[in-house]
Amino acid sequence: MKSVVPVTTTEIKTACSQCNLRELCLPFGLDPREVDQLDELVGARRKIKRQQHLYRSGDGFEAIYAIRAGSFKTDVILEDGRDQVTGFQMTGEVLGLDGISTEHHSCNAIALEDSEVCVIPFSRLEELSRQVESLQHQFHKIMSREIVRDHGVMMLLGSMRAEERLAAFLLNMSQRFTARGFSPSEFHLRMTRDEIGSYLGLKLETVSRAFSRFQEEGLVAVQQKHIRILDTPGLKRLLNHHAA
Amino acid sequence: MKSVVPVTTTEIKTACSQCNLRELCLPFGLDPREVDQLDELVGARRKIKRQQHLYRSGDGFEAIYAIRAGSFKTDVILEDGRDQVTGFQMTGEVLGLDGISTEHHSCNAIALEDSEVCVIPFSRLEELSRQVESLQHQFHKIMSREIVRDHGVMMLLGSMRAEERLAAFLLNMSQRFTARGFSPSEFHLRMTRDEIGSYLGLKLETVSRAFSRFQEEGLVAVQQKHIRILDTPGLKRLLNHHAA
DNA sequence: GGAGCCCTTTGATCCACATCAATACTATTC
DNA sequence: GAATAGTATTGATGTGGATCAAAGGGCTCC
Repeated sequence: MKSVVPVTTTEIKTACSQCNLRELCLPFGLDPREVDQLDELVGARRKIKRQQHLYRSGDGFEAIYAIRAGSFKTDVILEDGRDQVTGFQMTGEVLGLDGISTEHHSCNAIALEDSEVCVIPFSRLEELSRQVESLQHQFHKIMSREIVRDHGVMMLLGSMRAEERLAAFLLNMSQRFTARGFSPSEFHLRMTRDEIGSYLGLKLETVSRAFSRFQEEGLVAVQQKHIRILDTPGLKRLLNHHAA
Repeated sequence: MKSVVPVTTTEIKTACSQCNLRELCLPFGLDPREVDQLDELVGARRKIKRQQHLYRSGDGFEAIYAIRAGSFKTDVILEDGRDQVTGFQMTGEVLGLDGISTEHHSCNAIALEDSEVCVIPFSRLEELSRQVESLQHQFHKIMSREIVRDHGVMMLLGSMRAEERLAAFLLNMSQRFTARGFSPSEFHLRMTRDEIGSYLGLKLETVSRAFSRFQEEGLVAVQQKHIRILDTPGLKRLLNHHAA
């Protein structure tokens, strides 16, 4: 749509108040005036190219990041080189919360595709959330949600077999795509089999075999990174009826 | 000890300002006047007998809990009965953060021994932390620390072998006992082999065998739940030099 | 302080996933 | 549009920890 309105319009268009992710993100539950206050705080945006780091383990912590476009993975690396993907993040989700505790980041955040984040200086966020109760509460909910999510991953890693883990992963992805207005049953994974494996505590070959098995059983149609879920109840059954 | 002093004295003795756990807990970093404000907020204390629940998954969320005495485990239970211990908590640590996100708890908290917690009504904590910057910041650090800890557990569950997991667990316990003024090398575990196994994603037999192996190799002296660490560097070596 | 029960240890066997290996597919890059 | 590197699939074999089993030890609770 061509427009003769001044440049400021473009800026407003990328502000929280105009962002279509605001129900998933930090502005959730804020009234319009409060969202405007948040807008002032969210200054810079930062573009991150595929495979580049948003931050690295050990980096000083000054800001958290809301994903505006694209997606990321976070991972932890041990001295001996072993690494573990701790999460995949999509638009509207917040990155960097790990840095609050020590003033330094404790994991790496890497873009899975060309992405863009909103930089939210943390001390200013704390300042504003002392004034805006709804912002404070939403921020606490976001942190708590991360803790609950992590517990789910622990359950997955500690008690589930390979196919259950992959089923849980696919259902989780489906649910998150749905929340963003995409198809629940058809989507494109941005991460490799190796990265999925690292997240699920499996080797990439095991992930690949599980995908093949799901395909044989008519649960999903897999074409590389393109996934079509054919039998959601079937996947859910895999999770609940533990056939051990 | 019989006493003729008024009841209030006893109450003050158990207040944050008088609590020897205050450097580990919520009052950390607060000046004396601010700690007094926190004292007013922390009203009730609650005694929990061994094996009893502090809260259950599904319970409504109204408060977080600081452990004054004793210890707890938290676990998540799946519909099919499988469960996973997500953490062990000691004095000065905070329980219940999982409840913020949905207003309902998403895990169970169970006392490993007769214990006592300080009940911190959450809405009042949010209110006070809007006024007291240092309290706000300390609370955020505590939540962030939980997230970082969870990432460590994911690394453990996803990438380590049985003996590495147990070594990491023992070193972590040692460090936490040390922070509480106890011996770094000699302590009493409050949880069973089964609970350790659940936390580490292992069966109790595997935990038992790993303990026996550590004993044979002179790394620790194990007598049921009483542990004496004989070779801390040896345990650390087990972690870093991944002999796969 | 004794009975009963839960917890722990240890051994034998099994199996799910890792590892090793080769091939095929896809996407980039020039 | 051919060359190349990264990614994915599939097969054969190995192994760490699970499972099954049995006995011993130490708490807890009357």
